[in-house]
Amino acid sequence: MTLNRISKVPLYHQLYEQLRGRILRGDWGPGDMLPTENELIAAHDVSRNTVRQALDALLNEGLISRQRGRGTFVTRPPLEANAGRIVSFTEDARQRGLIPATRVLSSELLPAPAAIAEALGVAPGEELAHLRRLRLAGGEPLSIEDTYLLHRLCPGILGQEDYARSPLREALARQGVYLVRAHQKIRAINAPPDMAHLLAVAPGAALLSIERISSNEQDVPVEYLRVVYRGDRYTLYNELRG
Amino acid sequence: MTLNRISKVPLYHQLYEQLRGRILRGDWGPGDMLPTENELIAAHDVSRNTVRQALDALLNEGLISRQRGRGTFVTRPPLEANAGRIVSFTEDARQRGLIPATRVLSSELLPAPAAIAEALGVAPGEELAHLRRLRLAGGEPLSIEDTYLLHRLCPGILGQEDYARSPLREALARQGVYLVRAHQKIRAINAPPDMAHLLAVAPGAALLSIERISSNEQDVPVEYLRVVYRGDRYTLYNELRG
DNA sequence: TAGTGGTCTAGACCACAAA
DNA sequence: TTGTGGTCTAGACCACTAA
Repeated sequence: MTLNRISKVPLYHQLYEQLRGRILRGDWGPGDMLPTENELIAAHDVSRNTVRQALDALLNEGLISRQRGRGTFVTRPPLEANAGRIVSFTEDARQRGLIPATRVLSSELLPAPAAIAEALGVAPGEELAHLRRLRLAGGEPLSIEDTYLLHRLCPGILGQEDYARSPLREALARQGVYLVRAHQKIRAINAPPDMAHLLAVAPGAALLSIERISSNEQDVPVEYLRVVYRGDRYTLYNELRG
Repeated sequence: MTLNRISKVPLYHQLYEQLRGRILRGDWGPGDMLPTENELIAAHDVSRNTVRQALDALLNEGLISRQRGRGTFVTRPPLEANAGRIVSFTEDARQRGLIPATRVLSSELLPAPAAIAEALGVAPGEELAHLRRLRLAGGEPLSIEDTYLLHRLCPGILGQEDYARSPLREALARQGVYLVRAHQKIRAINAPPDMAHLLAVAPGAALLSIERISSNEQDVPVEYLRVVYRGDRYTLYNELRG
């Protein structure tokens, strides 16, 4: 309940996690008022800046809203924790209450095609690691994922793991590659015959197509991802601000 | 160039706007280093907290990245200003370089259908203002928008304007209704015949469907919006963090 | 009027990167 | 070693809400 002042984890982050936990567990329901800033200062013996830094993070995540003169309140729908975050397929599926599974369709090194090279901002022909996976949820096909990684930043990534079982993300982290920012394009397309076959839908069925470029902490694009989801089985959630 | 200390606009916000402007104008290009915090403190004669508050906003927007020990840098692609923001159709189309146009298909008051009532968190039968519009860009149909508003929060909204010409958003603002937060669900669907006809595509063509619920400053859901876009003419942009 | 969050100051020590 | 951003403190005054 109290903060650990010896830990390397910043105080404001510990406080953020405690408050976040209590909101998500439902200790405070939607519309409830949180302790005032002064109460939090007294309860945890920290400065107001530290308290506000923790609250800023919650505000940013959409979990609370602040109203001058009134107080700080839990927002109406306790929002999906993953909105606006990069989430792995496995994590995503579990949050949706589905049992995830993966089939690796292919795995190879190849020189970057022009379009992908441009998206990643590298020279055409630069060596990429390519992984193609079919994702299933509850035993039924859900999506096809094509991942292209800058191979010089994660050498030997393909041989290291069975990516049907262990997340690619973790293997990258072990090589010191953390994907912290991404931008993506979302489209609706009609399924071409080959994809339709893999996804077990009729040719022409609507698919949600996402192209994502992810960058590491130094802001260098590392991964190009193309996913197509069955339109009848997948919905994307998203938050906006005015 | 200097900050206005008499203005009601907070110093950190003035500083944020100045820096943002210089980034978007290209004074600093992608990868360039911004002035250090100490330089900004000296240049504008403000405290470090104020500088950091301005930089936090830019970080939040994805325009800069900070690296301890190195400095603060403009991120690679100066990202779309609208990503993650609620943008009006008109604004959106203009940013994409298209000439927007609108045709009002219908405009009425009606009791809330069960599904929409639930989405808005009101009793079924509560009076809603419904506006159905066809949006065109460059003369070609692009999307169909169905807007449902809680009528008691914006009485008489339908009679006030010609919503083929003036933005609904502005009319709402004049009634003191500001939509500051929203969440949406994004799907891919096959066009049913009626929509296909309005959008001038073949029945079954892939459409991007968005359902959005927007809330005011008090976190009360005010608007339910359903838009379907032609898949071949519309791409959604989106930013994520790790 | 009392209490809330919004803004701002002027310090401090730290971890990390680069020279 | 120097300079960067990361964290933290202890104050202050303000605008707004609600009683």
